[in-house]
Amino acid sequence: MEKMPVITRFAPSPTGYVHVGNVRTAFFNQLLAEHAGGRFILRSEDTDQERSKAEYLEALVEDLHWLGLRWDEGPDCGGPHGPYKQSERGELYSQYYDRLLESGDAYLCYCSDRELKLSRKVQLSAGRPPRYSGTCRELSAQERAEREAQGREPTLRFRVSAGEPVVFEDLVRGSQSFAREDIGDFVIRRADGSAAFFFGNAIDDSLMQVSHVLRGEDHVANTPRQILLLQALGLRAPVYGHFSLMVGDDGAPLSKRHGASSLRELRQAGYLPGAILNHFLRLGHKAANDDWLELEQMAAEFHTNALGRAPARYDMDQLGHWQKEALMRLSAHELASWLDDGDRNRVPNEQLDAFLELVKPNLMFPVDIKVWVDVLFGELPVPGETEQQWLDNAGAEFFTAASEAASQATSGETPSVKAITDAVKAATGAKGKQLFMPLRVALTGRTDGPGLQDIVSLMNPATVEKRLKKLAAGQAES
RNA sequence: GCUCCCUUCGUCUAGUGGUUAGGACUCUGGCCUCUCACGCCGGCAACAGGGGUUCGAAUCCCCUAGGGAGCGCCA
Repeated sequence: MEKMPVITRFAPSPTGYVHVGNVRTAFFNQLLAEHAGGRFILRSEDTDQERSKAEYLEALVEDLHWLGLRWDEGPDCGGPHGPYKQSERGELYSQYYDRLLESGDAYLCYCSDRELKLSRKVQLSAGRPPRYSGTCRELSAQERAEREAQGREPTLRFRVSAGEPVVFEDLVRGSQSFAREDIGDFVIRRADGSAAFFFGNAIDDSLMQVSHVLRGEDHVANTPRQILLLQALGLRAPVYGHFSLMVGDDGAPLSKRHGASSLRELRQAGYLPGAILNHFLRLGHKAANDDWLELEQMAAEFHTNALGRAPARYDMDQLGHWQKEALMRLSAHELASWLDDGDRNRVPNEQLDAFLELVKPNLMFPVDIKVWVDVLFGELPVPGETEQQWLDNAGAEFFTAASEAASQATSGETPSVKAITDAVKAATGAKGKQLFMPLRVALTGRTDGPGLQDIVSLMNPATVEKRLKKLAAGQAES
């Protein structure tokens, strides 16, 4: 057997913002291609005219690019097997419909939606698996004409005749076998003329020379249909692999109530691409270790036999861990992009890098940085109850000593925290936490944060003095 | 209802007949320290249950329970 190049694809329907489960599918397919030095294709399955929207495809391309995914062929960048939107591939499909119709592998089906639903219901309540009953399977020319006369719009249905089970080797689940009786005839062209999933998806994979289809296990049962279809047409079928789905933290299928379920939401919440990628690599895929990996390293160690068959829970705590890892790897320049224009202007240029390095360990998301800009370069936040307690307990005498010590620094010089604490200690006898905490609260309005001296060093000396003076004796307390 | 798949700490997972069942996240104790975070060192915590097979089973077989998927003119 000649060695085929590895070509993978991601084939979403642009009916909304791309879901995290699909993002993982896209990611795995890119890794598989990259691992083998192959190609990765993006194909838009927008045959559902009602729900598919061009803006969602644009959003998907943008979000996936933001994540760091790249494809060699796609609706946004073209390629040798286009078009890459199924809505534009109708003409390509028609010859295949004709062939199937001629060979008898497909037939026109005039059953209405209502009739089919009813049939399913009847079979289900009789304890039988719902299958197409075969009403239109052997229609004579006259019977067809009668139905046409009634104005019925036919679908094209693929015929699954009795015979040997359909077997295939699944990349992650091993050998699979499906009895033909369990498959049932399925629709390949809708009444409105558009391609049904089974058809467009399978045909395009073959026409685009896709070699490996990695998808969620919800597609396992579709695979024998697609193989049968491609066989009937004499087209080459790709190798299929089905990994387990992601589930929510409660083990139930992922839905909106599990928090951020679209990539866009994750992005808007401030999660970093590397965090998401590192997390996803380990969801349903065993990684060699728990270390941070760059995209190239992930591709190097990605293997289909490392994919799991048990559902993996999507756990935000774990994502949070990778977010911290990603954050610590951010350069000062990258971190600066977390500041909006207003905040950026409040931080003096020469202090910027030092400021970012200082607050970095206390951050998780972009919104977290704003409060530190306020503390160091803006207005003091209003103290909360516990903060006020520290101030009250310390008393005016404490701050009188503190502000005097601070003002003794020559104008424009950074006040020394040690000089201030020494003075306060001498005046009030306070020590340890009782000494530092009131000072911290007075200067930052908070009980947490980076080292006091580091904070003071970045602040305007006048601000330091002002904040202390405000609490000193003789200053009217509201 | 029928078919298929799955089940190791709370979570992600290592493990393919002989391990003190390992790592990571969470939680937690300590160190560092003015505080929080970071960092470092520890701790709690699992083979779903029951039967076999075997000298020996998380690993192999069967049953039960629980979970997931499919059975669309949705993809």
